[in-house]
Amino acid sequence: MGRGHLLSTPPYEVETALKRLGANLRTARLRRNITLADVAKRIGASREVVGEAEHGKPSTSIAIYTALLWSYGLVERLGSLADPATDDEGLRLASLRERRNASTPQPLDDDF
Amino acid sequence: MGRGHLLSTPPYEVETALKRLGANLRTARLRRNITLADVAKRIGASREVVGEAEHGKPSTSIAIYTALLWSYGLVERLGSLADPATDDEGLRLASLRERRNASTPQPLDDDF
DNA sequence: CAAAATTGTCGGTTAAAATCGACATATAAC
DNA sequence: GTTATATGTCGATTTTAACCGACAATTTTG
Repeated sequence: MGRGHLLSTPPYEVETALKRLGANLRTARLRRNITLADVAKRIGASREVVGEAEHGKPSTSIAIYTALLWSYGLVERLGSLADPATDDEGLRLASLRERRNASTPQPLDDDF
Repeated sequence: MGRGHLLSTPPYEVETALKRLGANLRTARLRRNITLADVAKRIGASREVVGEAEHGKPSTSIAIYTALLWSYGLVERLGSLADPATDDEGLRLASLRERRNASTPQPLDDDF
C-alpha cells in the first residue's frame, strides 16, 4: 500500500482522535461483557484486527471500526460526523457561494 | 488481506453509514471550494483514495477518513463517537457490574 | 462552441492489511 | 495456590490497499 506516509505517521490530532475512539470502543465492549473473539466472530473479522482497532491503529480499514460501532448499536452516529447541517464552517462558506456539484460521470453504483 | 468477508460485503447498515459519511465529506470539501487533489496533497495521500473515501469505500483505512475530518476542522467529533458518557446501553450495563478491574467481587455486603 | 479544470478509470508496482495457527502473557475465576 | 479465560504476539501466507503515471469522461468557464 504505497509507503503510506499518512498511514505510518498521521498528524498528531488524527492519531490522538483514533486512540480515543479505540479506547471508547473497548470500553463499550467491556461494558457489554463480551470478548474480542466474540465480537470478531459477530462482525466477521479476525480477533487481531479488532484488538488493533481498539488501539486506534490508523491503517486499519474503516469497515472494522464501523462494524464495531454497529455491533454496539452506535453506528447511526457515524453518519452525523460531518453532517452538513452542523458543519458551521461549511455552512458559512455555503451561504456565500455554493460550488456547483462536482463531476459525477456515471452513476456507476459502486459496490465494493 | 484474507478474503475480507467484512471488507467486501459489510452489513447493510455499515454500508449505508459509510456512504452517508462519504457524501458528507464530499459536501464539506465542495463547500470549502477545494479539489480532490488539493485535499489529498494536504493530508499526504493520493487523489484516488480521497475520492474512494467520499464514496464510502469500506476497505479504505480509517486514517484517510480521519485525516479528511481533520482537514475540515471536524476531527474532534470522532472521539465522541462511542463516548462512554453517552453510551446509554453501556451505561446501563456498567451500572450493573463493571467487568474491567473491579476485582474483589464484593462478597455481598448487605448491611442491616 | 472550445478550453480549462475537475474527477473517474485503467495498468502496473510495492508494501502491508487481514487471515490463520500456535504460543506467551496477562487477567479473572476457582 | 491452580485452573480457566482473555488478550497479546509471533511467523507464514494470501489478498489488496495505496501509490504512480497517463488517459477518458465530465463539468465549468470563457
